[in-house]
Amino acid sequence: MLLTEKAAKARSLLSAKLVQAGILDPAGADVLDAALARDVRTIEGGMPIFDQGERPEAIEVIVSGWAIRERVPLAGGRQIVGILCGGDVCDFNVFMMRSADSGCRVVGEARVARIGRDALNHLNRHHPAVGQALWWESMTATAIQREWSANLAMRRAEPRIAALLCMLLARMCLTGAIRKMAMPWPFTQSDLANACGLTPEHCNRSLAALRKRGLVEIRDGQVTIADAPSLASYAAFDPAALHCDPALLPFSAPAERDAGITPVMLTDLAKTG
Amino acid sequence: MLLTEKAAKARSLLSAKLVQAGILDPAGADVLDAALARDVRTIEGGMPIFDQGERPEAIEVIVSGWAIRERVPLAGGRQIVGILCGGDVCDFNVFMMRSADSGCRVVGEARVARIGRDALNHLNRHHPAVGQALWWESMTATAIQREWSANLAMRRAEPRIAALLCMLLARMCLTGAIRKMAMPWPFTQSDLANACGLTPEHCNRSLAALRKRGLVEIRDGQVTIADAPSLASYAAFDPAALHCDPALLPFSAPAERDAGITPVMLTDLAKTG
DNA sequence: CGCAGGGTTGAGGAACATCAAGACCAGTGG
DNA sequence: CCACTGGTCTTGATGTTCCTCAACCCTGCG
Repeated sequence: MLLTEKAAKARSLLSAKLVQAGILDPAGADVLDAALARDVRTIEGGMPIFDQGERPEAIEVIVSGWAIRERVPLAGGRQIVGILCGGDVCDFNVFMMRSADSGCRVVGEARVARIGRDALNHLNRHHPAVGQALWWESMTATAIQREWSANLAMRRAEPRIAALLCMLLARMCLTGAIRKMAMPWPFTQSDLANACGLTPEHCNRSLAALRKRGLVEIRDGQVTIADAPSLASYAAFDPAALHCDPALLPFSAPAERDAGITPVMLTDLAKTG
Repeated sequence: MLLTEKAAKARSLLSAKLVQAGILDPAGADVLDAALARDVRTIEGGMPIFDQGERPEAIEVIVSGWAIRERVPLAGGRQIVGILCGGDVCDFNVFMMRSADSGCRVVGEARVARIGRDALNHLNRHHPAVGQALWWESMTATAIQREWSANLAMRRAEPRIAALLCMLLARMCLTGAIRKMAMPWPFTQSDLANACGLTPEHCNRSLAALRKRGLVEIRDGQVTIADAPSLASYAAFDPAALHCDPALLPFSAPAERDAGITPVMLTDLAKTG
């Protein structure tokens, strides 16, 4: 029900997402999957997929598992600027032979497929639809990054964390990687805090508060969201950046449609008017 | 001195930037400029270039002036997620016939060039180098967006504002639009506050503090930066996201190179370790 | 057993938001 | 000319959010 028929075949998460979005037809998806299957390696947690400043010779795609995108600031430390899940493309800089402005690092464990530049050129020439689809994916990634920025700028700690989780849940739903309202969660609270621009302590307290509200439960390497519509409503989360049919996402409240009940908690949580 | 010879010709800011970056050769720049010159309109302050949700039929390029990129959150109001200056491309979604996840709105006054889809296709077919260059521009925009996110997540109010100004100054330098350390500044303090995720009042106080430090002065529609290296050092600003020769930017301190003086104020301003 | 890494909790202070009010200025209509 | 507006900038007082520092617990592991 969260996944339409045409994307239900056994496909890579990336091509499933692109088919789902109506960008790629099944034939193109098969071509992409063949290219993705050629060179897959397993990378353990903490290992970089590529480092900031590297000049990638291939495009890297997360087949399964998780990774973070991070920048190393001049002042030291690191800053997480994105989270990558199965079906995400790590970097599009290959196409320009450009060095990476940020690095990608596996969290937990991940399988990563690599498509070399030659294969990419071949793909672009003989299957332009696949190249187009990667364009689309690139622009979706940019839109998600803008959403990430907006989240940091306009929400306070609790709804900020909630919105980040909503976005991840939504992205996972689009690939069809999950069917119930639970995600694997290999990240530490420090990772989440860094991503949200919070201290680990405050992130911990905010998570406790979210748990007390009955919205989010993180335990045993899984985040479970009992009531996704409530969480989305609490965070005032808008999946528009994903450019997908809202019906594919688990955020539309059935009660809202059936009985005309208006969602609560939408206001008074914004950081600025 | 801030602009190399080959980019010094009378060109659009966009092509000047691309030539400067070594992505486009003069011949390609001429082709791009011809396309840009065909349909230029002047848009007054407050008017949208396109709205969130629109399905653009053309690519819009800022010829001169300023604009903001904004999202309308479900909770109401608006959230600025980017600032566009001369030489920036507003949206790449045309290529995919995709609706815009965020709107663009002119601030002050701007001249905006439009390249329709047909002209773009023609350009891509007959001058692939220009298409490549637009790819590059798209990826630079994404890198800048990641920097924007990192800025919001890791810096506190004062260095956050400082870093935002550094980034804008750097981008303007790359187009050759400015030669002294001053920028036109059509934005209100409320705009800046919104962009930085601050309240207008706190932004005002932080700006006063930056002025007291002798780093930034905003007056009469201009922001003047007396000592760009000091500002960059104070904000721990790293122009790496721009992928350009640091020598093109005004941030390298001469004193640092000549006398080996180490920059101060780099530490103790980070938000999180 | 000791140890390290993550999670949790508490106390105190700094950073930031909120509310309120006033100054200044351009425009505008009397 | 004036008063009157609306917008922006500015300043002050007060409260909340969040950071900082400092523990402590728990678990897995050598």
